[in-house]
Amino acid sequence: MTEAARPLRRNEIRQQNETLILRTAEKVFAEAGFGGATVQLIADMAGLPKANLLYYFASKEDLYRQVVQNIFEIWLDAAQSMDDAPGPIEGIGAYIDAKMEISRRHPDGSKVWASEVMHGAPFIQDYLETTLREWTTGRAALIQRWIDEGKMAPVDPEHLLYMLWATTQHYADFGHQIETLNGGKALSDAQWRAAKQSVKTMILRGIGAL
Amino acid sequence: MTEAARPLRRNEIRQQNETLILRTAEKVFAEAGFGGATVQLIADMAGLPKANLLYYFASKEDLYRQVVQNIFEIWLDAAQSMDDAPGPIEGIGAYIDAKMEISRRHPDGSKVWASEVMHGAPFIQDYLETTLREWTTGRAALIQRWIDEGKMAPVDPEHLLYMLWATTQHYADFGHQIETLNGGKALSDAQWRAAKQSVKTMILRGIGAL
DNA sequence: ATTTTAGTTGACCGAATGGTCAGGTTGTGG
DNA sequence: CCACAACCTGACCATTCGGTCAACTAAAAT
Repeated sequence: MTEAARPLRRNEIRQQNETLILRTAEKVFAEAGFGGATVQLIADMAGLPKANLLYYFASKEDLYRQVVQNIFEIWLDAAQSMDDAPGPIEGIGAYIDAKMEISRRHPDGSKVWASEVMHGAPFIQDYLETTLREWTTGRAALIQRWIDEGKMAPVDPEHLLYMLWATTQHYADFGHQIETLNGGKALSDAQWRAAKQSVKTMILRGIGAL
Repeated sequence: MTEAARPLRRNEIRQQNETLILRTAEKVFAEAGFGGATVQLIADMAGLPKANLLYYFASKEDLYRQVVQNIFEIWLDAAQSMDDAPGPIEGIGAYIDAKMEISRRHPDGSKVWASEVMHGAPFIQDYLETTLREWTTGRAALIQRWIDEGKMAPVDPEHLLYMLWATTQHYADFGHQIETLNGGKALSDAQWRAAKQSVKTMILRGIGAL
């Protein structure tokens, strides 16, 4: 903290402040929603004057949009873990692992995304209609192929995807509820492992892959 | 609409306005979140002056609290469907049906509840710590009994409950996403039946009850 | 060394916010 | 018919909102 105040180079300053603001904004948006968050609060939490924040981001909406975009990219990265797997045990197993890890490491981003979709996706409707739609139909086809090859039971691929999304994201979006039911304490490492294992076992058995 | 303007009795007026406001508020809170919703907008949507709304409800927070309480009661009612069932197929099957029906009939309430929990349950933390906690431990014990009786596989009851909540509520909370992926159209009756069937089949098989 | 560009910020703005209140209207019990 | 209580609402208020701007400092290019 009390570091020798080495003079910062220009692009260092820019990048440093932008990531600081983005990280802080993610947390505030997650805690209060878009409407409930205020630029002033984000600025205070980041330790910057409001005017400085608005120097880097043109508006509250601009900042919010970038936060959502960030989490969506993380989300899409995890999605790749399902590809080039020989079958559902590896593919869906890896996908569950990846999504559970996101819920653990990026709970705020997950909440922001959930909040955005829940309120009708006013800012990212185009993402849903293009990228997400293509991804979904592609993976549904992959699952259907596994079914045709007799590697799993004939379930509706879309509802399976919904179940995967719902269950894994629940650990982030409803993390506060889970924590409360856990005696007010966040899940421990062992509990996270158990959660992953439970989810994987139930779902993989549910689709007849075990 | 153009009804003979029969003079309304006092308690009729009160009850009529209160339910109108509560229903409208539920929708607005679901669409915008607590922070994003404004008393003015709720009043406009209900066709009442803002001051009149604040005559019936002392504050925005008071109104919000009652909306949350309403959905929580509906939620608890559905929970009873799991009791006095001979085994998991009937008990959990009925619970899934009930929760899916809530997602379909009360999507706004479900969203308000989700939003509240996601933002750290600032208004209903006590519910989580008392009523919800008791309900959860009770049902976990019931599930454990079924396991001990050999009626289902030995899964962690709490994670099963989370999966039930997550999956069923997903159809309400992420209804917009599902609708978008469904070509922009809401799920039809047949699609809702198929959804229920998919969820029940996957989960009941997942816990070794089928 | 000087000009130019990027970063910083206190002061300010119009609009909107949640909430109040005084004074009105309208059912209702006596 | 009257008086009381419940219902209604336009006008108003202090505060906060997102956003602008002019003046300033500091780094980088010439």
